[in-house]
Amino acid sequence: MVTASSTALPAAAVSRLHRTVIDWYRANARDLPWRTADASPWAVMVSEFMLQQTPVKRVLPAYAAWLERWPTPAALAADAPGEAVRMWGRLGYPRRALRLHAAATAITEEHGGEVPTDHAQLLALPGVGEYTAAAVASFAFRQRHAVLDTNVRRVFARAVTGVEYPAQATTAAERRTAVELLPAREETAATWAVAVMELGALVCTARGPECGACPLRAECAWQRAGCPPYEGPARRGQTYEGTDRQVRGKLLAVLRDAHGEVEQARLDEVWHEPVQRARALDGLVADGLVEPVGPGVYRLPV
DNA sequence: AAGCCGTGGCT
DNA sequence: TAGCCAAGGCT
Repeated sequence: MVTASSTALPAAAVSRLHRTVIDWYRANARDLPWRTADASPWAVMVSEFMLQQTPVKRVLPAYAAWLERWPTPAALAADAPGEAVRMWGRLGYPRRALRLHAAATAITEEHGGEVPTDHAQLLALPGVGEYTAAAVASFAFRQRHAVLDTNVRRVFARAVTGVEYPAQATTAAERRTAVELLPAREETAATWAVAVMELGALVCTARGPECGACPLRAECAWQRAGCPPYEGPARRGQTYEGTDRQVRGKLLAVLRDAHGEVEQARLDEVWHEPVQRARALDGLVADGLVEPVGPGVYRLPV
């Protein structure tokens, strides 16, 4: 049985778990471009930024186009942040484009143009949080880190804790579990990290998990408990229609497509309600996504 | 620390 | 169909 307590879990059982998941991964992993041997650390970092809350399928073409245009951090840093926002297209959460540009600038100016290998230095980069720092260190540099994303958290919630979904925010107990289950060898730990994530993405999915195809079926605590449905507090649905986010999206779409300065009147067309429209535009300016050029004239940041 | 920040595919 | 959800980060 998979358990959260390291003392209760024999080392042999943990090793068997590692082997099971890694063997499954070797047989079932998707062929993704950021996983190939020639994917640079920068390429891995670009993929991780794009994959923050955006599905793989939509990232694939954007990733290829981005790296063709900016194959190195220095290449991106030499271009205007607005170009990064434009290239980001409709991936969503465009502040990520700005942060990726800022990270490229920091890498160029403070790390000699090379993505830092040190976890703490990665974490210090704009847009790099707990997950992304561990992911880049693990995937690009084959280091030993607990990589806790939504997929891994769900796999652990089920297989280890026996509940359908993890809590809303990552807990200390989850981090403990992740660290305890980490293989000792760096190389094995790096493969384990991507393998558990892939299991969560392909089999142990949020809805309609394919437990019949799961290599952990026999040892899964959730399975053993009879797959009890989620009982926690209702997870807040993300409403979108009519929100500032929607208005921001419409405004930015106009600016992206304009390739230059845009008159206020063209922005006014995207939303009928003037107060919300102004608030959204102010927010974009405050975030650095939009630059006021003169009275009633705007553009993407230069 | 709860809420904000885009967009579109999938069931 | 309309929610639900997606390799999070920041404040």
